[in-house]
Amino acid sequence: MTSHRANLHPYLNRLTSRSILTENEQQAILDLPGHAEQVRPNRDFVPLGDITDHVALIVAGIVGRFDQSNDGARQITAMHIPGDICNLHSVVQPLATSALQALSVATILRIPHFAIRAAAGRYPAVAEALWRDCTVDAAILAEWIVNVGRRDAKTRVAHLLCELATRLDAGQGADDFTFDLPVTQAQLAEATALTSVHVNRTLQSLRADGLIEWHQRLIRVPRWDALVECAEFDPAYLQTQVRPEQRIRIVRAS
Amino acid sequence: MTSHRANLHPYLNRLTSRSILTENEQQAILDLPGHAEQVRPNRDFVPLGDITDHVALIVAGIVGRFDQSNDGARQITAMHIPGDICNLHSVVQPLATSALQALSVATILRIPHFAIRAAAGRYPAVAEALWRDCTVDAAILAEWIVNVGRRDAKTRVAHLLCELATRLDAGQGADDFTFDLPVTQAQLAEATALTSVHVNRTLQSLRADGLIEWHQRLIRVPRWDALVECAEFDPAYLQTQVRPEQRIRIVRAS
DNA sequence: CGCCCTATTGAGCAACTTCAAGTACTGTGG
DNA sequence: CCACAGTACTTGAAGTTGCTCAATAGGGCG
Repeated sequence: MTSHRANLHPYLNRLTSRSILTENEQQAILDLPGHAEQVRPNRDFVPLGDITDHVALIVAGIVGRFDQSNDGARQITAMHIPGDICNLHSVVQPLATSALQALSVATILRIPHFAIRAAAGRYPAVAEALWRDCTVDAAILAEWIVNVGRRDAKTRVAHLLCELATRLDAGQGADDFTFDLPVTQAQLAEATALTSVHVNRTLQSLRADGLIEWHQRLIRVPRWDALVECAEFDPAYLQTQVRPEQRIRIVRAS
Repeated sequence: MTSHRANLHPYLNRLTSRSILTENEQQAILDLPGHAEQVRPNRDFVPLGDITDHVALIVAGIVGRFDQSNDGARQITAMHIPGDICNLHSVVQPLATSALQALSVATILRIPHFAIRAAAGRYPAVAEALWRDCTVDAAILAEWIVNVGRRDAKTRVAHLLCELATRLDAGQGADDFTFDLPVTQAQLAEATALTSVHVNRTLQSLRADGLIEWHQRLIRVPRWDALVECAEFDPAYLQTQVRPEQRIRIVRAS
């Protein structure tokens, strides 16, 4: 386990975008040890029911959180992108109630629980920042319930694309942009609770409306505003725009 | 704001069923101040977009967490029962991304954030226990995505009933039991992403199979095992059976 | 008694699924 | 460079679940 500052930096940025951390606390994050690993798609790298002793920080690729109903139908309940820790909750609740699987070849950094717990134990503000990060994941889960439960296929797929584009900061404010989404239509179907056949027709419909272009795994969004409108997308739940003066710190800086 | 030990005790029990807290830390929970209040159904007592300064501990009744898609279709993304704090996440993330509404007349105890933050700041293990409580809510959200996305109407409604019965500890292990669920069919529809018409027909089908009886708001489950099977219900995600030796404490007891 | 809310029933309809086949990519070995 | 295999994508036709619209019945309460 060597230093992984470069890989940890995106995660630190995510934390400090919503939480207030002192220099020492930030160092504690950057000093976390880890073990980088390539994971293949279609193989659980965290199986259901496992009691894990580490978390997975995504360095590259996209990771899905998989649940399933008894008849074998799979549902992706979360999609994680580079810079996410996809099972942060396992630090306080190690029993995996979902499996984790890469959607394409991915690189993860496995960080042992003991290291995170040591940092959180030493710096309560680090624990607080991690807790806050978990609440953002929960807000996304709630939005997915709405997506799967209430929106029709076209709106639903568009909404997922908007969410991912926003989280990836793909457009950076531009109206017309292209981003890479290494995900198959079948996986999109598992995330939206549709069939891959219907996802295919839905994407065709979005293309026919000039809302997206889809070649290989590159998605072009010619008019972001139009896609947002079609998707009924309101990014508030993603909490990406927490202004500095709105940030909270429970713990006194010592 | 007077003492609310009696109302706080159920919540303390919930925390200590999964977390290890010292005598002082437990006292800190029981000493939390609060303001009891009756809330009417069909009125948000926490509106969407609000920046809240308190949490709501449910003393009696059932509370729904409401989200909605732009066309006005409402979705209940969580149902909270007595002993739950229904917006605990607001302690670290005060912007409400969902509204809260009682499903029937309910009694809540409003606990100010400053008091919870003080307890969490003083006792890191309290913060840890609260964080852990949030992860259980998140696991339930993920299961709801599966429920709404992948299960047919009958299984879906049965699953929700199983989850609520389990969380209420309604049967206490018995095979045949009755419990009170003060919820209308229309609200059940908002939680399962069905229409109230279809929920009605689904309940009839469950009744025809002898899986439930439903009179007023009392539900009788004559054969728990049979309902569980119909619902494809596996309670693991609820984390209700965390054995003492499995409980984790990050923070050293001081 | 009358009102309002909740539950129930029926008939027609639509969105999405299922099943089945066919086409286009991508990478690999010869 | 081509042949081949495997995966991903696309298309069509028929089937089903759950929705929409609309009306009726029941129960609690002032």
